[in-house]
Amino acid sequence: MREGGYHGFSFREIAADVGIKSASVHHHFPAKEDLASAVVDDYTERLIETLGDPCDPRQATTALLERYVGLFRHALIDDQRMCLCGLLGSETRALPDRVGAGTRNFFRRHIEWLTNVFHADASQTDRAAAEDKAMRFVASLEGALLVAQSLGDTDVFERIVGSTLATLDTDNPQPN
Amino acid sequence: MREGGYHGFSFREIAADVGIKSASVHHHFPAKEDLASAVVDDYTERLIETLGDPCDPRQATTALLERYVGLFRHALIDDQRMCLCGLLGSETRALPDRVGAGTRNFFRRHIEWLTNVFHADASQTDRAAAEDKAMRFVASLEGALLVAQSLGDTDVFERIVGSTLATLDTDNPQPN
DNA sequence: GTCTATAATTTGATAGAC
DNA sequence: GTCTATCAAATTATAGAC
Repeated sequence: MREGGYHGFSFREIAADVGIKSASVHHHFPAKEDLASAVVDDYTERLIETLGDPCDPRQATTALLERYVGLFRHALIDDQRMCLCGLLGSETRALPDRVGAGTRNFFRRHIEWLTNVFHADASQTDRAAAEDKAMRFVASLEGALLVAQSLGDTDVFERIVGSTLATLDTDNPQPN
Repeated sequence: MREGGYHGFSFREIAADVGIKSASVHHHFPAKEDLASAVVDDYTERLIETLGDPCDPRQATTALLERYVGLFRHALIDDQRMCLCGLLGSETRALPDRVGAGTRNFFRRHIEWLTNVFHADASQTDRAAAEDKAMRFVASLEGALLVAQSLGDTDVFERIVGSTLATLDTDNPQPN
């Protein structure tokens, strides 16, 4: 799903990877929408859990943002794949309802997490402005991943991320 | 292709839209890769042609960038679809060779155009820095499109674009 | 929970008439 | 350039045995 999107994988493919038959996959996920929806929800929960508390006072803003960038860097370098919801998000109009809803939830959660990070920063008291930054940041990272993957050049990702981080103008409080 | 990606459309679907049979489509494009590759190349040429000369001294930097933003706004608002190469770029690893190459060419051309715009701006003499901005800008727009489409909220696109433009710090020379 | 078997449909693609 | 007809393979999905 992270390579070819919703229409780019099949029950037989998954079954072969797991080492069972496609009918057995259908036992766990009756329809394709069920499977994709479960994968998206699991993906979202895993990532949000990895990110941790966005308001942790022991973490500097830059450290939290670096952790966030690390998610995308990992997708590009280690997985050599797109962000699942980045790909599905671009396919929104061709997605079954629950899969589209799961993807929407992914972005809501990420924007919420980033908004909290920016809002907690000493330099940012306006929550709407923090949300603007959050939207811009997640969009930049999804875009950076997409463009770097298309160009087959991980350095493109680093250049975009570096350039973006330089625009954020956050405070850098030392951890306690 | 702009809704479901490379695996999200069929010869029969296209044939029905055009009002002919799928065998007739195969007469023009023997294989699916041929068709998709031709569409991507045509899409790229059209957009670059619409953008015009990035070094036109009669155009202010902000006017050129607004024209560029207009491409993506049109995709989101009027077409209600993703950028073709934004979607395909995220599917890179599942694409036939020539389609992947066409998508790569799309981003090379766009970065080149934007680099020229930023480099021509009075405030920017370093070409590498202009290229950094160019990569960041195209990534932000692809990401903004993707996230706004997924959230089903065009205002998200405008907020991200506004926030991004505010970080570019270009000169605003008056047209002659 | 996994299997075999299979249904019903769709897919990319070709042959050959007009 | 379009058509009918067709192929071989793949697709999602189900029924029922073990």
